[in-house]
Amino acid sequence: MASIKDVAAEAGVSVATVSRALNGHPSVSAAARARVLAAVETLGYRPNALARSLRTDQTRTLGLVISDVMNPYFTELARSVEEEARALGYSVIIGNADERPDLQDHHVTTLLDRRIDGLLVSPTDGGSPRMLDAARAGTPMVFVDRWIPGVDVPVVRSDGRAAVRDLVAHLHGLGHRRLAIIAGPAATTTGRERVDAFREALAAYGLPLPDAYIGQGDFQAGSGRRVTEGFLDLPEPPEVVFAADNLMALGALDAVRARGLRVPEDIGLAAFDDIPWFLHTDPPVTAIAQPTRDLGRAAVRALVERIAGRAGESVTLPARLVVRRSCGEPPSEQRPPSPAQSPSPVQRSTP
Amino acid sequence: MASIKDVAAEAGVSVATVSRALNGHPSVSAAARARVLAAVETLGYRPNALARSLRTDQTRTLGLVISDVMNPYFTELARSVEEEARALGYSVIIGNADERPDLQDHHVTTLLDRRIDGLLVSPTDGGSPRMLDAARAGTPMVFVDRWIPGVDVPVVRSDGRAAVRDLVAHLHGLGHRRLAIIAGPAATTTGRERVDAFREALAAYGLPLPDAYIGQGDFQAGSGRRVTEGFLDLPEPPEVVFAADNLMALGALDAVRARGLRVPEDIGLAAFDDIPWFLHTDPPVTAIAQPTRDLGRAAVRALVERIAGRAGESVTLPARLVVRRSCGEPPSEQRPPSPAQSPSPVQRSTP
DNA sequence: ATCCTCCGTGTAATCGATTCCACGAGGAGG
DNA sequence: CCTCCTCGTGGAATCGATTACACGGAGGAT
Repeated sequence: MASIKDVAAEAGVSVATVSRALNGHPSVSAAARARVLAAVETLGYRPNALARSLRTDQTRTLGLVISDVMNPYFTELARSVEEEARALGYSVIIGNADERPDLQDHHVTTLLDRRIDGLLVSPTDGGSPRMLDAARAGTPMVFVDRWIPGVDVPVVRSDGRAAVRDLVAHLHGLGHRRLAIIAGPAATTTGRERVDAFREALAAYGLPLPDAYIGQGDFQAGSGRRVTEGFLDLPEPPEVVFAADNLMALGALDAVRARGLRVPEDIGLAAFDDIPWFLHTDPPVTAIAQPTRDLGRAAVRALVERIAGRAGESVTLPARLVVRRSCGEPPSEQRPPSPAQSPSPVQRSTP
Repeated sequence: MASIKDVAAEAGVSVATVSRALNGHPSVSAAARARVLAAVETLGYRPNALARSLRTDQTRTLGLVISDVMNPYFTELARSVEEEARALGYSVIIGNADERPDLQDHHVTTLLDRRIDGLLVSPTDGGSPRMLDAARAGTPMVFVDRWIPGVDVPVVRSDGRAAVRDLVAHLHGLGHRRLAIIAGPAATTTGRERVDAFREALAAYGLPLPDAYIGQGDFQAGSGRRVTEGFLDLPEPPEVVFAADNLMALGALDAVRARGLRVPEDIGLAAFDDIPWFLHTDPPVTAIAQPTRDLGRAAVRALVERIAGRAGESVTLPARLVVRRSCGEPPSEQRPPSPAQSPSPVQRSTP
């Protein structure tokens, strides 16, 4: 592969001139520039990004470590991150942690070894030591979706509290009283938060959330299935199951079907994270939608700010309830009643 | 960030000794090695991958350019590629072409600029010039899923011919005669092949494939919707629509619903590429499943062979039909009848 | 005792870029 | 005509690793 020396030789100038010509430096004569460009063309020269990065100490690359690529929510997030980064002149290297702390650590390490300019993380657990070291050492970093408390890193996420309140109002309005949740891992912020929000919303209606109605999942389909089976085995099974992510909702749907039961007649189902497929399941699933595209964009912008040495602010965007048929009763045009304050806008979707 | 010089100073040895100690070179005394390791520990030293790659001329990184991340098929492919690569000591950088030739070219270029050791591509179109140049110039390269004819690069893909025959047999057995297809872009091999296989299979039953029953799609949901609307507007609409990928099937489902029609009573639906969600749609979708994990693995192995300077062989794995309810009649235990030769094994899945 | 071999180590070249500094030519100003 | 700037350019240092080569000392063979 042709190097800058070859180009210099071909153009009859020094490597310094080639470099200057290619980087738009002003003090290069038009003649020299033209000869360089011609040489580049005939040799098919492309600058070696490794050498350039080594010298300039910047890679114009962002690392993104997500919890699970197979989860459509994260796929969409990754896509929007890459889009925004590209618009800003950055590349993105994606690491898939598969909800495994060891893999998360592996990817953080390789990304850091590559000297990426900044790191976007959706932490799987309390945080890999490598990651915390990097954060302390001043590596530009931003948390997306999930975060680690007590670490001084901007967080870009969406707040589901209002949407969860809307969901509970919707369920209560349909006459449901026994509501259960499939929780995410307690090690993740989203895992804890969604349970808390659910519990609070229930409390506003004077509804309890007994321990038996809190199933411990891990954000994967398999756990959704197992937890739901447990719910169905209860002497008094819940009327509605709320899954804290879309994969567990899928598992729940599996479990319900395997028993020959129907949604929503026999048991209702709702999910956190809305995905295109939920429109086409049987029945369409009521879900809480995050503004995923906006989250990705905001995260990249915050990170690039940090890279530029500026603050890079945390961003919290609201999630919203999308009512479909999986909790009973086809959606009507009236809004669900609310306990005290008026609910945030609810989008209704017709399948 | 600490460099090898700092480690050398801290350990009281030369950089050469540090390098040797860290790379397991035999001729380093135990004492020196211990001092180096201690220095590495106290400084939190990590080798700079850029510098190492620049010197050794290998990045231990593979590039993967896929046509569309939001397509679960490609997501799963990416996941298995990364897994196998990691097992073999390689990292993977994913580029998402979004079915756009310009984006494909962009990613190929950035990956090549980074001096990746090898490139895995699922070409969006006839092939970006940069990619063809690289192939000719000897960059180790392997095509996955789709390929470009006439380029001397191994191809790892799955053959859907037998499965498409099984599908047509299944449909014929159900009494369907008017069968339509939503084709992929003619620029892609998979786009053409699936139509050809479908036409051949129909011919075996003496069924025609009129032009009106061939809708031109682009592997995205939107096109599936548009094409299906066209089919439904026909004076004599097809009895079954076969979508050449899962996203277009989703669009088809949309279009059918929007008309207030039901699947499979009013119109049947089948798809190429099976994905977990197809089990949970209304109704579950009959699909042709590719051995995605195996494809990813085989592709990485072939590429690594090429990188090692060996041949790296092409691999073709069979796809198989998974019968569900979207074409009518709940699956029974008997196999669909076949025209001439016996069909390949058909998996039946109970929702 | 002498010579040779081998082992552990250090010095320095190298990979491909960027960039500081010096230098020569040419034009402007005195 | 001399001096001083400016402009375009080249030489060489530099980034952080790997590795060829040289070298000194220990130990074995003769």
